[in-house]
Amino acid sequence: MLDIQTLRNDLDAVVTQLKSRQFDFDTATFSALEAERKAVQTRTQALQAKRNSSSKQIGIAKAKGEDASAIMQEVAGLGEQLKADEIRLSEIQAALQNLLLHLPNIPHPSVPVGVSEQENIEVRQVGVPRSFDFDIKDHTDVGVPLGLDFDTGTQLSGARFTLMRGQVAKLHRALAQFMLDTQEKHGYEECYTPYMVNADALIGTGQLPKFEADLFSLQHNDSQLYLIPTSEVTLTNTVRDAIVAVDDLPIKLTAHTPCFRSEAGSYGRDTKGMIRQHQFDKVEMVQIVHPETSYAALDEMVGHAEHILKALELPYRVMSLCTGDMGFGAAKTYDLEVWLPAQNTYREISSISNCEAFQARRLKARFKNAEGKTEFVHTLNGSGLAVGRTLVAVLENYQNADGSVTIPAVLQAYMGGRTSITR
RNA sequence: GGAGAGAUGGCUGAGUGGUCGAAAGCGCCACCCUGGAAAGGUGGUAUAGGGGCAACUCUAUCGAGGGUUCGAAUCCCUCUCUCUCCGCCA
Repeated sequence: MLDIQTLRNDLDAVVTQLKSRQFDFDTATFSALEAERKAVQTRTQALQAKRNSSSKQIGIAKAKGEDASAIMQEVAGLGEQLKADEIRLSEIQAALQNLLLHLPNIPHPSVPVGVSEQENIEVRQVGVPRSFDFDIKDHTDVGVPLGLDFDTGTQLSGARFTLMRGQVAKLHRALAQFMLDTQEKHGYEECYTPYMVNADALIGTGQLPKFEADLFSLQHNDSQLYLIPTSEVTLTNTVRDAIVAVDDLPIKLTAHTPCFRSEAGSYGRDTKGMIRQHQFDKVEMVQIVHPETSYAALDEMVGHAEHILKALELPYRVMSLCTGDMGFGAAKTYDLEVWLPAQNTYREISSISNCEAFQARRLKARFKNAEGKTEFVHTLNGSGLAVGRTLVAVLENYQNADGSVTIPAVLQAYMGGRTSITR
């Protein structure tokens, strides 16, 4: 959520900045609502002040045993006008709030301007893709004989669900364990979080109200819950409605959870294999930081995610996303893209964003600054990494001519000392 | 699932219709005292929003929402959450 003061004081600048990310801000509606809000709010508060002072006088008069009927006559009829104004005011404020909740974040000045992923900028490439002296297979052809069971996944749940068996399932677990252990060493507190959350949590991190179609939801009794699309939701919402002590910052949290996404609107994309699933595991990193340090924290988190790829010796590149390709709540985002030899390209495996105060305003997540004033924290989140896609990358990059897959050295301890998986 | 109790500021906790945004204590901050500290003393110490250049001022908030009333932390209704006991259960 953007700061409404900024919108009031410098609307044109906001419009321009949002345009850079292909967002067209309906300023007429906003300005009309604001004008009416101001008029109605001023009037309402004047009436409330009148009512309060009169009521106080009635109380004083009655305490003294005097007759209060004159004052009571004065406020008679005030109630109806006040009621009407209060109702209208709350309608206006709800409409304004709803409008604000649909506005994306303003990009940081350092973000490249562009309309699509074509304009993302490569920051660096790390590692050299391996050369193969045999015909390489994609991860499905490598993985199916080893335990990737797409057919049974489909039988159980439909398209975009996968069952894993045996050594592949174990490799998947090893990856998640390794990532979680590593991020814990980077200073993140390990968390186990709910996989279902209420609407308030999703409003806090920005998935609702705008992106409900991307979520899986469930009815339980009279309440509605949603499956988390990422543990960014649960980890970041730990500070919802909180005023944290400045000494407690930064708060660094990590969790390994499944993520559930409906993938509405991606029909036909990545239909084969494990790249795009309705359910996938991810190790998430979240930082709650002082505003002055959020960009340093962003760089640090990119390093934490890169650490996993380096340890796994997977070639990757770091991309700075352009204005048109960034997510709703991000002020600046770096993507990590891992090399997939069968696709002969880099594919996203991690996304790390600084949301600045965008989520904090929705969450009411604040801290007391040095002057003792409350101020919004900055929030960051990033994958460290997406486990399923990392499995894909390992299967493809570590495949051997005989159909076996070498286990990356750092994972061997998690695999009971095995060095490869075979049929 | 059944029965009961509760939800007040950073914390503990008083407050059953009227000068209550809320006693008191703890904590925290500043100052005094001290060589320095402790103890003691004095004062300050919620959040959000509106108006104003500002000093300031107004409004809202006692779990949430509705109602009664000139006036609600207090009375009524609905909901949520927490705790205790019983049952069931991974």
